[in-house]
Amino acid sequence: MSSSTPHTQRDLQKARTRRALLDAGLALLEEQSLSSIGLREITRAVGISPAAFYRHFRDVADLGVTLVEESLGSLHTVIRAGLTERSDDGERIDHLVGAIARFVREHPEHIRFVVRERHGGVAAVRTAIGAQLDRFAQEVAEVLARDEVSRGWSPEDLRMLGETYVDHMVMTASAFLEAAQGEGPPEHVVAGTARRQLRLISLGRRHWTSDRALPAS
Amino acid sequence: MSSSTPHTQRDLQKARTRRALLDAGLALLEEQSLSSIGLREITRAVGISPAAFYRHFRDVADLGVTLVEESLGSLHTVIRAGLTERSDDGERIDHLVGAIARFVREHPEHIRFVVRERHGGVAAVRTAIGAQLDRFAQEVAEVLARDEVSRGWSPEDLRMLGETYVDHMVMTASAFLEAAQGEGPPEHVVAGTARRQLRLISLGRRHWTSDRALPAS
DNA sequence: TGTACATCAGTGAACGCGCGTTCACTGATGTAC
DNA sequence: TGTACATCAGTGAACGCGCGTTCACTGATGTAC
Repeated sequence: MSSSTPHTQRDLQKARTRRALLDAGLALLEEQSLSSIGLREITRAVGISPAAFYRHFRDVADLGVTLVEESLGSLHTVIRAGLTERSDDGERIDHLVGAIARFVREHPEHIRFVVRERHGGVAAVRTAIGAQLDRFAQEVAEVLARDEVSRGWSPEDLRMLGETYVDHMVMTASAFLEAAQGEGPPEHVVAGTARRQLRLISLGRRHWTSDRALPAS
Repeated sequence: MSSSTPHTQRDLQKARTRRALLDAGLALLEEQSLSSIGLREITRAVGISPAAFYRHFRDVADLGVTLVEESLGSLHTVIRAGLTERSDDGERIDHLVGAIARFVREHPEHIRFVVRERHGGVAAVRTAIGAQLDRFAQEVAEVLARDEVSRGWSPEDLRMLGETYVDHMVMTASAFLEAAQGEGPPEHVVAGTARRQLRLISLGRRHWTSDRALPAS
């Protein structure tokens, strides 16, 4: 009853505290990884007693899994938007790279979290992220399958293409994030590389032939 | 004097303990991330007192930076070997994917470490890994520049291509590792996807034109 | 070869500290009548 | 509307524990003569 839509003041207050815990956790992840964040560290940031944490989550890993849904949910929106985009190849690439850059500027903590914990030390979180990115790849593959260029592509080929796009998006987002904190190449270089890579993929896609082993020539 | 080649029994014993600490650290990283590994945890695994740790490393992050050099050093060997490979495109791809699979089978801990800490919670380690992968990308770019297909490519285009190959290699190695521990798709599927992706890149490369904005057609 | 002194990797005890978890509790909010 | 009871998010004290770091030390190994 208290989980979905809060109807009483009590439920509302509980939801607020829960939000504060999630936000504090996400904020702490900017400078360390999930497995090294302490429960007391989170409650201290929120301003409640350590014991109160257990009213909301079983442990820190549990909070982490919730953060996965939130972070990738927001990324999902960008993907959907990017997929429905209708224009010629060059423009589509520019728009996509721009959308990623904007997303990173607006939700840096979400990208940081996903990239850091995708291969991190907490198994439950790793699994949750992997499952979501898989779903994204499948979704992208399904949309790309509708293009004329995809005529004759095998399901495996399409699946590969979807994965390639999703992986590229995550990598690019990560590079933009590093640029924003001055750790890697500057934003315009990251954008340039991302556009070149998308062009490379696009060209490969256009000249694809589904038969794996071509007759000896 | 004691750091490079040990000449006395004392130096030899010290080198052995140091090795044991590095190995123990790497082994512990299989199930957690660097920032959550304890100094006492490592010395316990080796069988020495916690205080002895300080005879070899300043702290756990320092040990981590040393592990970066070792892990990526061993990967560097594979890259060099893959680059000098001379044969037609299809065979080259098969050989490269096979080499990555073999490397992961032989050094799973190295790949685990690099992938997990590449975006992990310890800044010094992150920086060290990033710098090494950058060097790899540059090296790959330089070798690829010598191919006939690369005629007319701008330095930025070549650099992008090098990065793409290195990133793909790390991603593929990571996927093989997950396959080995039954976390993701099985090995033959990972290999299939990796080959398809390399073919996609290869096709894109063959049809590349350096001019970014083509005249309106 | 033998002796006297120097080096230094590893010891073990001690320290102060913050951790995760438990528990009985409080008091504001919600509900039934 | 008013009253009596139930609920339950958050409290604060307590616990046992393992942590990183320091220190004076030991005793095997190395060096100088």
